[in-house]
Amino acid sequence: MKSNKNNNNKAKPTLKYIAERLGISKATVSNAFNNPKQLSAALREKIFTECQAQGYTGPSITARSLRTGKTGVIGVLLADSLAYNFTDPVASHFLEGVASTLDQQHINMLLLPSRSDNYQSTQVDTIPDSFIVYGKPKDADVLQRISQQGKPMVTVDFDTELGNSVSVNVDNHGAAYESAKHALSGLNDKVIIVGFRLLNGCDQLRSVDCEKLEGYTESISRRRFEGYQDAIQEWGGQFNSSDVWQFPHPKSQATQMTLRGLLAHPQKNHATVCLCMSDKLAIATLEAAQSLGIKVPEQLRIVGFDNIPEADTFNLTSIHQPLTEKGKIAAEIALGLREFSSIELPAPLVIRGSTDSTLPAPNIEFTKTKV
Amino acid sequence: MKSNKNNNNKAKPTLKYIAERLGISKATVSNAFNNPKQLSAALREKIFTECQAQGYTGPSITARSLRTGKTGVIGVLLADSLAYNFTDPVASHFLEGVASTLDQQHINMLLLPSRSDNYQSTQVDTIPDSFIVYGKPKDADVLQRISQQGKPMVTVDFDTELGNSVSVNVDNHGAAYESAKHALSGLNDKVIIVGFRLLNGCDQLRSVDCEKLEGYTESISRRRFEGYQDAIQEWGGQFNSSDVWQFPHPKSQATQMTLRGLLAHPQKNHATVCLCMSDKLAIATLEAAQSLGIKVPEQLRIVGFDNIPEADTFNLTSIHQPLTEKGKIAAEIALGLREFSSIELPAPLVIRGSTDSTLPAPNIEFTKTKV
DNA sequence: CCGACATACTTAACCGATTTAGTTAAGTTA
DNA sequence: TAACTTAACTAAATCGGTTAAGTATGTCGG
Repeated sequence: MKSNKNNNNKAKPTLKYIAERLGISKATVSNAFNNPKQLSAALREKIFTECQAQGYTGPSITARSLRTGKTGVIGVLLADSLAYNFTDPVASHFLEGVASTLDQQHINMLLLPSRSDNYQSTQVDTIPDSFIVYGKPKDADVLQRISQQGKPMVTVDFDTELGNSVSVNVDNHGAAYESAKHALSGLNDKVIIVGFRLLNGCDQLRSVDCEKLEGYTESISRRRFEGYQDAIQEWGGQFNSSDVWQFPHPKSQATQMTLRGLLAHPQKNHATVCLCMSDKLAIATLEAAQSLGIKVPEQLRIVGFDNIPEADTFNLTSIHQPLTEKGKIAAEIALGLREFSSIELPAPLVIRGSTDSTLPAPNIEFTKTKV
Repeated sequence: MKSNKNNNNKAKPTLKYIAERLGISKATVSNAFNNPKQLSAALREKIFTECQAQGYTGPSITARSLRTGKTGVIGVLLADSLAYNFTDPVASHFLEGVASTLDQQHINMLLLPSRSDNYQSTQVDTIPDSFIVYGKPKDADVLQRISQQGKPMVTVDFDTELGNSVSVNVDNHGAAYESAKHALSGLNDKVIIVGFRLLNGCDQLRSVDCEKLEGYTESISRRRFEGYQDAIQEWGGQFNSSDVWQFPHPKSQATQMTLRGLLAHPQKNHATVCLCMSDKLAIATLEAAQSLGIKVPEQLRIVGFDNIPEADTFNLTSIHQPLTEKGKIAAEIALGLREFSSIELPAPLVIRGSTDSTLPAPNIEFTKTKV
């Protein structure tokens, strides 16, 4: 039972073996698989029949890769763990888009979650023919290494100066600006900003001094923040630098309690605006508001970002990101199916009840009756 | 911007190139990476320095694979989607065990979720050197195809007659028997069985006629069921064939309502036993019981299976499966680090408050105060 | 001083395909 | 019929490594 060799003593069939059995050249067998037009239909049929009979399942992937210099694999570099990317709706819709394009092209996807890699395992990132980098990696070296390989790289949601790379973005700045302008219009009270990962290398629940922009990450959060900021400046209302917060986990108890603390203020019946950098955060904010009995949108307007399905369910004003399309486009660029140049997708504002009292009111059904 | 060729005109360095620059043979450079003992430390150092200088990151994976016939990749065939395996605690603990062994050995993991593959994409399953098959695939052909490649295969939670494969199991039958025996002791009333995937090719919420065993899947569910059945027969109490149910989704509303319906009976103050094939189902059952005001364990004894962390949290009697260890062992066998023979791990019963009133009572904190 | 034996490298065959530059036979055109 | 085209297939170089077998050099006990 210990043997892990082939049971039958017959060696694993190769293209050469098939060719010999049929008394033809290797090239023709190869063409049967890759260039059907190069040989007669009859012979091709005969070759396939023989392959079937000999249990030959097609050209060896490694041998082909060595010869062609292509592996048929695309690397998708993730900014977080695998688990996160499968759980988070924003990430998973993006990946779904990527996957759909790859499926069509019979390209395989190698998921590379970010972690501290040593020299050895670094080798896996030499496999792909091209890369999609979804979100700016904390470890900047990894981009450097990939770039050195000279393979095409498509960065999503951020830009880099590295060679041979282009980016796919939505207009984070403009969209944030529009959403803030909309939410602030007609009011003159306080606004708070609820974000994530604003600071470089510090992913803790805390308020962020918005004056020190240089400490901010060069990422979507930064761009969204600046969009909000521009709108706030035009508006001219009350806003102080301590009213920007970052939350590492939108669903944690700490986040919820902090949000309640921040919202306790509008009890004084002042209208207030909360600009959230993701729908998940917006939902948490809505939950906090409801638990305090604050009426949305009358006493508090909330806008989200991403327009995930729950934004519609809960009647939340948000910015629509074409997530699946973003994934498709990124894959198409990486595969050379589309021009290799950066692209910025539109991200329209979707107005719902959380900012407009003429629309159905936002509501989270509390799961008291949870079954 | 359209070029996706290497920016610098210098070709990508190869092992041969490094050797030539240093005026030594390819074999020596190769040995520097793979057989350090074959050359002097000084030369090895010199080689690495040159590699660094030329931007050579090590031997090409494809070329090495072609020559050695090994890819350094292990295939993990999943019975469900990727998302499921990352979410479900049982599956993710198992995978964690697999991953930890692979990390140590610098082996990469290729996750192969089950889906209907056509001839083209089938090719990816020719990459791995060996396979771990976690749970019986619905599509039996895939096992056939892998087996034909003559590569070692380790099946987990089920057995197969196919060549060159061994299995890793826990004693599902024995463990189920023990848990049932324990739960039934001293009682003489009704017992129900709450399971999953009992029927072949029919994964719907329904009661299952336990007399037609031939329609059952040849899997853990079947073995657990037979263990329960043996204990029930020895016990001799009331049990009729309509009291076996299968639930596709432990957390769905339909599951919860059905469970409530099944439990409505003990309102008559008869003690009853519920044998659940997973902790998730046991938790759902406990939830149903609490919502009906049924006292556990006084009026209803519940046993689970798997001993996931929540079983401890909620004081649920369960069967401990060494999940992470199972993963490690499966990987060790597949990699040849351990004897290539089938193994059955112990799965001891862990008695807690859901069957023993002298222990802390089981309780699910309702998330009314959910924040 | 000789053979035995490491030590440190080198040679060359080989892994299983792809692909460029042909060759051959049959068909077409003027 | 000579000259040219096309269809159908072949020969051989090549991709970038690994490894068994072999060679040269030095070391050392007797």
